[in-house]
Amino acid sequence: MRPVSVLRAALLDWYDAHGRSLTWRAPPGSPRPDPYKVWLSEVMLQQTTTAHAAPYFEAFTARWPTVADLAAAEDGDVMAAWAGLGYYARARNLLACARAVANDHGGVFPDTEAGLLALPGVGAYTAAAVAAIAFGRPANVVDGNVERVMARLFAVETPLPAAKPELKRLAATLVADDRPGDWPQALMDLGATVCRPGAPLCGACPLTVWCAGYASGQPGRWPLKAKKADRPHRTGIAWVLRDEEGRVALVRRPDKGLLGGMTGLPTSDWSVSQADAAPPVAADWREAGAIEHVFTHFSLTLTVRTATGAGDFLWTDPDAALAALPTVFRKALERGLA
DNA sequence: GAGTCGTGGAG
DNA sequence: TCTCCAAGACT
Repeated sequence: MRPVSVLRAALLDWYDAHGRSLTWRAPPGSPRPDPYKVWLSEVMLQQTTTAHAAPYFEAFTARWPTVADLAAAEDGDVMAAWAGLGYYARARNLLACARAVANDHGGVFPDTEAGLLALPGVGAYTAAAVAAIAFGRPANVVDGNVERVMARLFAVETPLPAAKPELKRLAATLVADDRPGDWPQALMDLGATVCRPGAPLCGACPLTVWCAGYASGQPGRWPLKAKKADRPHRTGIAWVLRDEEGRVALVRRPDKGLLGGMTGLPTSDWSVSQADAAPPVAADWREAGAIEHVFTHFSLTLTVRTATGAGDFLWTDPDAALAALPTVFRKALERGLA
């Protein structure tokens, strides 16, 4: 028996005993999982924790049980249902992908990695994951977990992100034909729960006999990482305008860019220095404090001003607005309503 | 290749 | 409080 097959068997045995039961996984012993649900869960899980994505997955599959249902949905309904999950380009691409499957593929997902890769919002990771998990095709599924496991297993001295190609090549050496759907999930589960960021739990790991990082005595040293740039700070103003019936004035943001395609509050530009920008309509504006929010590449202080008035807006009841807004605007609206 | 693109939990 | 970063994709 060759070492790679022994390593694989050790990890798959561990997975059978300790793998996480996640709601979107097909129950053990059941036939192949629904490609629609596999794809939906993988998109939701991009850069997102399982705990955060899980309720969204349940809501989406209850409301849109098939890819045809999702393809037929209204854009605004899908964007509102995604509100709070972040990376809103995923929601736009999700709809585009569902409609491509419905219109160009007869309602059936492509069953090859290359076919999947051509779909909107489906990159190298997601194409490989769906091909393996939904269609049983051996694929090199590499996410942040797998990169970390490879970096430790092989003591890779190149820092991320430059190490990505090398880590992917190393992961490819472990791909084989048996249990193709379970293999990536076993690797990712190990990375999430045992070979985790920070201090790994090597006492619970089935791979220590192969692991160069473990042998070094300092497995937490990997993966090496390049220093990140500092996060700049920006400021702006958010206006909470309400009509005589108490409804809130919202605007639809442009499709591209930050929070693209989502509804939002009217705001000033978010500049480096606080600008005393002109409000969307003339009114008796009053200060209502400020909120802080942190995005991936900048942090933001948003001053909130409130008034009563009228104008050409999307007038929305406060409860509906809070449910449909991305978090930064939900915070600002809550401040304005308080 | 480097920047853009959210959010919230963990340490 | 602050840093990290999660089943990444796109330009």
